[in-house]
This record gives sequence, structure tokens and C-alpha cells, in this order.
Amino acid sequence: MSDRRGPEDAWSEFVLAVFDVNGLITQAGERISRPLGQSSARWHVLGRAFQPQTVAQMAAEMGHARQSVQRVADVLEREGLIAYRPLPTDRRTKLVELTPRGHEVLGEIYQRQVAWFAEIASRLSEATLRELTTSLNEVSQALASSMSNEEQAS
Amino acid sequence: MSDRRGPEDAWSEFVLAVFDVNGLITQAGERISRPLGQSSARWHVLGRAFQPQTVAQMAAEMGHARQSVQRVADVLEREGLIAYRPLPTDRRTKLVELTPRGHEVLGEIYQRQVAWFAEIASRLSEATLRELTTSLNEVSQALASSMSNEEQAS
DNA sequence: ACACGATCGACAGCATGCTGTCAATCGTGG
DNA sequence: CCACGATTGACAGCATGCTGTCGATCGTGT
Repeated sequence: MSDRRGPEDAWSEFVLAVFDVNGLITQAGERISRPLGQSSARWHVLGRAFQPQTVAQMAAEMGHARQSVQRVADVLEREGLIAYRPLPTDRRTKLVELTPRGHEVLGEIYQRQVAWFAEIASRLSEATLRELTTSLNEVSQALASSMSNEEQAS
Repeated sequence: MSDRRGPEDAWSEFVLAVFDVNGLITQAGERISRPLGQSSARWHVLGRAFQPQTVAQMAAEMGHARQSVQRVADVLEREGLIAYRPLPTDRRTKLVELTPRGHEVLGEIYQRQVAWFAEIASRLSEATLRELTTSLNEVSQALASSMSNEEQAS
């Protein structure tokens, strides 16, 4: 309590560890997609477009705001990696789908991602990874439920 | 391979879990500091200023760019939560230190943070948390070393 | 004493994420 | 069949993080 910068408690250390891993993964994502003229965000949208869907659907799945996805998608469309196809059933929205160029780029990124993971896999056992994932999901649930509690209080 | 959106492998699931937890923690950070008119980023800088140091030092510790911290610090200074004190030994830089107002606000945020953690602690065992932290740090190391490998290739 | 590389703050510009608002459209309930 | 709430994309504006460049200053090595 005398020094809140010193993360002496288990929770603070955990938070810092999560920030660390998150930062490194994000950084690796940039590194993987940069040579293809892309970025992590572009890649995520591109990946989603593998199975054609609307921007709103993507945003929901990713847990991001609609507009964040929309802006990225608009750029990808201008670059010719995705195309908007009007939906006959709904005049408001359009399907996002990969163009041939988009397929190419996504494929190359995918190969780089696989190579990267192979590198990682040699240093981490899959069992450890699975345990970690399970535990992290428990933490997520604890966090989510504590957040929804507070929501009621508002 | 036929569908890279389906995270069927352990690594993808892990990455998604990390994104999830990171997002929830960040969100909780905003929630904690918003009622005090602050944000997660402000809070981090404010917390660092508890022990007076320069912007550059803070940035290094946080693993952020100097300018990101600088901009936030400038805002905090305009709000009167921190103050710049010229260093006699180095005319380029100044010490960032908390003003009385800054101390107050940081104290209030700290209390809220403690309350929040108490909420979480009731759902997670400290032992689990420590194990998780240890494993995450291993992953960080694996990531970091794989990244520095690639650096050599450039 | 001085020259050169490192460090620092200032300034500028970009990417990504968020929120709020609006009009068009959809779909449902009356 | 129509009115109203929900959804969607467009537009605008903000916060946070990054990078690159510049001039001032520091410190080291000669």
C-alpha cells in the first residue's frame, strides 16, 4: 500500500503478465502481416471474410464496435482484397467476401502464421497451453460476472 | 486449414483467451477510473508518478513509446494532478510528481481497485493465479526469444 | 576542450478502437 | 397495412498507441 507501483500481490503480477503476453502476441501479429502490406486488424477482418458475412456480424463475433470493423473493411475494399456484395434480402447491408487477391494475401499470411506457431510450439507443450487456456477462461468468467454485477448497481 | 476462422488448435484458442482476459481487464480499468474523471492510461501514469521520475523512465518501465506517456502526462499536468519539476542536473528533462490533488485522485482510484480485486479474489484462488502467472511468463519468454530470432534475420 | 553519439521533449502524422447521431431499412405487433 | 423499435452503414469526433524528425542537451572518449 505504501507503493502501488510495486506489484507485490498475485493479482497485479497476473495482470502484468497478461499485458505482456498480449503485447507480444499483437506485436507478432503485426510482424506477420506487415510484409504483406497488412496489419493485425486487417488480417482479422480478412480472416473473417473467408466465410462471407456482414460487417455487423464480424464485429459481434470479434467483440468490437461495428465502426472499427467497418473502417478497416472499407480500406480493404479500396485495396481490392475484399468486395461488398449486395444482399437481395436486406438493402441496408452487404456481404463481405474475399476477392482472389484477398485469398492470395490471406493465404500468404496464413503460411507465415503457421511457421511462426511452429517456432513457438517447439518451446511450449500443447498440454501446458491447453491448461493455460482453461484457466484463463475461468478468469474471464470471474471478471465478466463481477462486471455484470456492477452493472446492476448503476 | 480449410477454415482459419475456426480456432480448432490449442494455440488459437490460447490467443483468443488472452485477448479476452486482456480486454476485460482493460475494460475494468476504465470502469474503475472513469468515475474519477480518469482513464486506464491516466491512472497508469499517475501511479508511476507516485515515485517521482521522468517521462522517459516511465515509458521504459511500461514498455510504451515515450510520446504516448508524454501526451498523457501533459494532460494530467494541465489538469493539475501532476507537476513537472525541473531537474538541476539535466536541463532537458523534468521530474513528474504528484500534486496534492493527484494524490487524492490516485488514492480514490486505489481504493476502488482494491474493492474490485476483493470481488475477483472471492472467485479465484491465489494459487491458481500464481500458477497462471508463471505459465504466462514462460509463454512471454518463448515469444520474446522467437521474436529476437527473427530480428537477426532482418 | 571538443566532437560525436545518445537521450530527451516538442511537433507532426498515422492506425486502431470507442462513442454518439442520423437516415434508411427491416421486421414485428397491433 | 401501418407504426414503432431494432439494426445497419455513414459521418463526425475522441483517446490511446506508434513512428519519424528536429533541436537542445548530456556524457563519453579522445
